[in-house]
Amino acid sequence: MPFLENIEYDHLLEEFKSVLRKNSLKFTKQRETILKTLYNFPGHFLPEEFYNLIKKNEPNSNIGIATIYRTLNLLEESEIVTALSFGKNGKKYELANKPHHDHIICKNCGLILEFEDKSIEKRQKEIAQQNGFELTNHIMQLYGICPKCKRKKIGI
Amino acid sequence: MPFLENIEYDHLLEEFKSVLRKNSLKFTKQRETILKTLYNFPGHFLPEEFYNLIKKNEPNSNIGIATIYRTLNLLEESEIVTALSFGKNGKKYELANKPHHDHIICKNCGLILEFEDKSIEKRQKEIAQQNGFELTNHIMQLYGICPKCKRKKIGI
DNA sequence: CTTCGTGCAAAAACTTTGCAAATTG
DNA sequence: CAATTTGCAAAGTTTTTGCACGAAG
Repeated sequence: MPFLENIEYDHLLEEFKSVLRKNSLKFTKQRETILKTLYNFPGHFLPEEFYNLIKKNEPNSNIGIATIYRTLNLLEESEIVTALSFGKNGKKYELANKPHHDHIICKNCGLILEFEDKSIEKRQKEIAQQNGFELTNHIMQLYGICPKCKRKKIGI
Repeated sequence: MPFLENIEYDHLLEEFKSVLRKNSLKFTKQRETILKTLYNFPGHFLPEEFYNLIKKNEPNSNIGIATIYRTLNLLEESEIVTALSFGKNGKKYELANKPHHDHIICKNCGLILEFEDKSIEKRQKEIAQQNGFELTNHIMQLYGICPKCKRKKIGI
């Protein structure tokens, strides 16, 4: 559904531009490229993975790795992007504007899948209430071995 | 309750020694010190924080930072320790041997309650299976405001 | 006594910073 | 134009590795 996607992207872009304006920062080709890449490639990426994605998909952009780091930090501070890291790997980034979801992480290769489960969320709310807490948010990560690594029979 | 604590620690120690024996590794003063520190200081620590904790609490140990890294990696592979990291920080380590529990954390005062919920755990297992994962463990933290802080009407 | 572990220092990997030139508002 | 950003390379950080000596089984 390209129509909806464009609306979403435009919205994201506006949000980013608004952050930039508020802080007297400039909207550059590089920053746009990074935002577009975040949008076009849903998933969790290391800074270096973004760098390679961009070099491959926008060969003319000649973007530097330092700009990737600087822009991801900016986006993280602006809460447009979320950073997370598990196990052996470094910090990975993903767009933060998605509807809420949790993660399943492969302890062997670092693969991250997303899921959402209403019944768990309902139960969480109940548990919080039983303890007198007002629930604001949560973190849930399931760790295991992904199908690929199970097949490869690689120990941890 | 020192009696119970000692039983727990002895159990942990046995588990560690057993892993070492299985892999023809040696039980050293440094490895013991690190395990003891993990046990005595519950929480989540960066390698460097362990290094400083140990230097402070066992000034005679003269342990090297490389040994901290090597031992934490070993303990992680042996599943005696769990590594996780969020946000700005690097990888943090905590003991993994407790009976399983999750946390409710007050965002205002830091109070931590523990809980366990079979129905959520069952659902997690199902979700992992649906994604082809073999589930080994999980992390779940609920964040909110505790009763005391709600009464005090303190903002976050 | 043989094998493994340690500290140290060097190397590798990862991230940030300084700077002159280029771009943006 | 004035101010910010960029790529590059250099400088910081963090983590791992090689090695000779010491310790454990």
